[in-house]
Amino acid sequence: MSQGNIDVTHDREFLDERPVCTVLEALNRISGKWAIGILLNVSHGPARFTELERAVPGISRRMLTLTLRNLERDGLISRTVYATVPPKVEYRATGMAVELYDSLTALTAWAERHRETIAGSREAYDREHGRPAGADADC
Amino acid sequence: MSQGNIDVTHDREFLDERPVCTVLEALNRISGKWAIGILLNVSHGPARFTELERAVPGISRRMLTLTLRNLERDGLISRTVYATVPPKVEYRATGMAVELYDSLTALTAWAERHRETIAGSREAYDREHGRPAGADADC
DNA sequence: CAGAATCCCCCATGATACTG
DNA sequence: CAGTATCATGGGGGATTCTG
Repeated sequence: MSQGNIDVTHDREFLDERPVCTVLEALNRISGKWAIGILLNVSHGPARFTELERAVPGISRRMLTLTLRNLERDGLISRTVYATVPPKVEYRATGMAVELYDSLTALTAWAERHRETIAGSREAYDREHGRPAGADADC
Repeated sequence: MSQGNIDVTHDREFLDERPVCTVLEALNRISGKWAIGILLNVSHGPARFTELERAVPGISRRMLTLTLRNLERDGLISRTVYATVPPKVEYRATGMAVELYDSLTALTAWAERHRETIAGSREAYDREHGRPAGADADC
């Protein structure tokens, strides 16, 4: 294209619709405060309920259960029950989840590369403006 | 506790703490229903407020403003005001955001690769269990 | 051990209206 | 055009209790 006269409207606002939706789909099933933490843990090998409870600091039993169920429903983890006493349940990452793990690595790298910059940007922003944006203390 | 075995807990639950937190940091600033949509749009070139409002289907003025402010605060977008009449404001992705865009591509690819599988997994899950997990209709 | 069931609160988001 | 100000809400998430 280029030089022509047909170069209408810096061509934006249309090529997004799909990708946005797809990414959103992806994000939706790894959303919530706990899904990622669980996924990362389970990717290292099978884990039991209580192990995960300890491994994901701050999670409640309720949230662990709910998140686990949703991940299972989406096929990101498998759940194996051993009919023993006391009960034993093992959670494993599926192939899909392992691939996702690899993708998350890119995000991790990005976050680490820019951790400082972002913190600085926030400070600067908060210094000149009040502090209207949401306050963050965790992590 | 464990059966007098020395092979303590297939060594898990520790190597996570950091990565989880880092990824969470990353996810936190691209979280919310709208950040991604805005980021993707802005990554194609500078965009004005109203353009974004049209480009991100379903977003409200309020949410557009809030998300824009937060992204600016984190240094992911820049805001340029032109003292003209009527007012003109341009938003651009920073280098950081562009790098993030690349990372999101991995997620997009993942979502597209497994779209079918996930949908199937959900159907199957909902068929044998009731449908306790959150219902989803969007996208 | 691995959950299920309840109650409750808060914050992100939506709807609506006003303005430099 | 590019916002701000207010009010209302819903569901994500926490605390607690009960069970196979």
